Amino acid sequence: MNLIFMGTPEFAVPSLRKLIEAGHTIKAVFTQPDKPVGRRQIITPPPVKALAQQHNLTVLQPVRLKTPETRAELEPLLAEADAVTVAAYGRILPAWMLAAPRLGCINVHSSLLPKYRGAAPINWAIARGETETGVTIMQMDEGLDTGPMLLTGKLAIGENETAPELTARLAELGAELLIEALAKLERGELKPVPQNNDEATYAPILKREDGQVDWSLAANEIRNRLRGFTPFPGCYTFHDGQRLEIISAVAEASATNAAPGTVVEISKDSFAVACGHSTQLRITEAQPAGRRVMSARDFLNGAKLTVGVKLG
RNA sequence: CGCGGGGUGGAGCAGCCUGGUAGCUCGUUGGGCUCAUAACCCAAAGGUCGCGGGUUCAAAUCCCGCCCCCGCAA
Repeated sequence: MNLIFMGTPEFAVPSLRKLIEAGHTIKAVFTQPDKPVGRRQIITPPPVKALAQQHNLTVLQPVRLKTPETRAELEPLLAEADAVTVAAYGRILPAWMLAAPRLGCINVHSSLLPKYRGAAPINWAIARGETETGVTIMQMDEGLDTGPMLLTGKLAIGENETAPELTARLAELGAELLIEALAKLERGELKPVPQNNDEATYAPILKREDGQVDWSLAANEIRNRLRGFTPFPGCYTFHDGQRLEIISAVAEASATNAAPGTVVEISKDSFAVACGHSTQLRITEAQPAGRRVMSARDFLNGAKLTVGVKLG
């Protein structure tokens, strides 16, 4: 088929790769503009751009989509395509784009819709303690992840799985389902199923503040957030006025009734912090501000932490 | 030049302001105690104090330049 691909981060890469391998013609690849990354603010192209260039595909990085100029320039290109395939592009598409291709715009969304609509479905699924998630291939409409569903694939979330690990698995699954959906769509074998809006939940984009630990939560809830918020925004608290990033930890039951955030136990290789609901979080790896990631053992050697100190 | 913290035996830190014998908590090695131990006791090894220059009788410490690591912000 003649396709246009839109995508930006690592999650979108397998989809584009499999489309190419499947022999589809990619007329153009839309991706977000290169942006400054890291402390040095180095201008970095998105992962999708790198793959597209390796295959000598046309790369477009429009800054704005909703202007009349953009429409005049791009509408003919879109109309030539049988379908536009979208995977984590990071933009809301204007109505004229949705209507331009013969088969419309097909989105790879990394959740079991209508659950976790929005920008960070994988992170929130883990953070909320889900044991199962998946990918939904959907026909895009003007809402935010509200269009009718074409294909669904499920995946169990590992007990210790973190966001980058799950993202990689879902990206592969999504790519496979996308290829399957296109083939079936072309043959008219797919029946779009409308989403039940009453069951919809949202997964808003993650902010820095989402990473601040609320010690009144149960330890397993904090740990779920830690897994889901890796590597950004992470989970941090404060010790002695300094930010302390929690890198790895386990949840356990607690016998103490110390106030949430209180250090209740210190051992050779870890220390435990009181949480809500009679639980405690045992921290095994941490990173003080300005320092490298270190084991709790190393942290304890230098930090002189004592039982009874309050974090947060 | 976006803001800030830091580079000290193998690890994590203190010492720097108020220059003058290298400290703490661990790890390692040897010995001891013990039915036994990752526990406890004793002892030892191991450091160009990031790099270069300057000030000084004397620099980890004060001044100048450079390299590297990290947190925030974006």
